[in-house]
Amino acid sequence: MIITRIAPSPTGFLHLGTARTALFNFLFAKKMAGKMYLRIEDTDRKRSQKIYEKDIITGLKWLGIKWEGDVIRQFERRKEYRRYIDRLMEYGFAYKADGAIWLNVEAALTGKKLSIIEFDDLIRGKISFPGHKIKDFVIVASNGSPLFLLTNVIDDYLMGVTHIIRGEDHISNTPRQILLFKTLGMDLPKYAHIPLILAPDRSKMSKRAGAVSLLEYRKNGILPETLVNFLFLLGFHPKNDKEFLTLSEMAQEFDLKRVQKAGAIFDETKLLSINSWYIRNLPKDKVLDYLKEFVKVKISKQKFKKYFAITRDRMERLTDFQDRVKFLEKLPDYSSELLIFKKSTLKDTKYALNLVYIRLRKAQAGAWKREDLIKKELEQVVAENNLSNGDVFWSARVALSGLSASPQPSEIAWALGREESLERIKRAIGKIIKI
RNA sequence: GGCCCUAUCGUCUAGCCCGGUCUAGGACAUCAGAUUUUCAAUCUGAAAACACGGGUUCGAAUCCCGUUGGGGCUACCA
Repeated sequence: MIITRIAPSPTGFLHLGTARTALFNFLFAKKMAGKMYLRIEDTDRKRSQKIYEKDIITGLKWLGIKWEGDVIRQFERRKEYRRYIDRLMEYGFAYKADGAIWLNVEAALTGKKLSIIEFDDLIRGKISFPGHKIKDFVIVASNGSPLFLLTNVIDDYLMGVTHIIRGEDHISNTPRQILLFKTLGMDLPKYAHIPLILAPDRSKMSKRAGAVSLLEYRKNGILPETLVNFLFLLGFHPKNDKEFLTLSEMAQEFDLKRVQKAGAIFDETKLLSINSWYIRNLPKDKVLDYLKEFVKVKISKQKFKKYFAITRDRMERLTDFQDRVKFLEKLPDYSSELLIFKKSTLKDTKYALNLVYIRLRKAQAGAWKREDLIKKELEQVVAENNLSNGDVFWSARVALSGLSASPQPSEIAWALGREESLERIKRAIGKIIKI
């Protein structure tokens, strides 16, 4: 049975790197019909905080990354570590100095043929370190806390972890951990070190000042489907060039051998393009559900749906909705000149607007229920009066929206309804006769 | 500095392991055009890369060595 784990320390918010490591562990376990555990590495009592732990758990859940069983916390397991520490001391593999407990590397190395410590990384192949470069290191701090290098190894053993998939920044920890495994007489897990996510300046993303919680992306109108898909593509490439995948499809495609070796720069533009794709292509009800959180103004359910229908193609983030929809709730001020299409004239515009008004006022109630029927009405105005599309559609659009860029006039009219639409056109006519 | 990892378009990457089919493919971004109303969406097209130098070979993006660049670690953090 394949067992993986994700082992974040609650000393900061969940960031992209941890999220991607979690994703890869999750996908690998899923693909291999194995399990993934979540282990909170909170041995550093000073820096560990509950709010970070909560942030990490909420973030992973939001992404749809699921782990086996309960959350495991290292602080609750501190008695386990004691046994192994005692054993190391007893056999002379560890010693006390300056109040801390150190691993005696020379003693640990003896008889283990470790002049070169080598392991076969599932992503990078053979990696080797000269054994003599390893210096004694602290395994228990002077305040009594067992440290990462040690607890990480003990827990991976105790939990039966078979595959350690973690960030590249841990490569240099690996020889010391292998030494620990061997000294404690434990079997070695397999390692796979994934590349780091880099900021646009090529530095380690999580290191960057102001690295915020992954949940900030949720707050900023990014869908979880987007983020997971984006993270997946950062350092991995499915065989068939497929760009948009569900979690199950990702697991299906996942293969450690295809994971990239070099660091990847985080590109927000790509994130946004994926996001707008998901806004447009996910089932409507699902997007509507996500969108609910972002609607601050009080509008009826019916209006909400209509507004969504005509702005959906124009959103990059869910947070765009409010702005895109403002003009529907309240007609913005606009200059009368805006009503005149660049290839049209004052006279034609006046004429067109009047005709549009008359036509729409006479339109049957049924026509207002369908956007395409309203569009037909407008097209009739063009056809029957020797006007251009620009004369009619531009002026109607501006009359209805007050904007130079907006959805189509028929869409706006449909979303606005008969009363408000006619009112707005009437107002436009009032404006234009004053020119 | 030491140790380790790494190197294809601006960015994410395919191809590399098993050299020829690569005049190097896709996506995002950019630019142009179409959709004869704006914006978006959509469609079409363009520009854009094998870091460099040596080998090996009939032949190298693909194998080897070196150089250079980038990154990580170098804590009684994880």
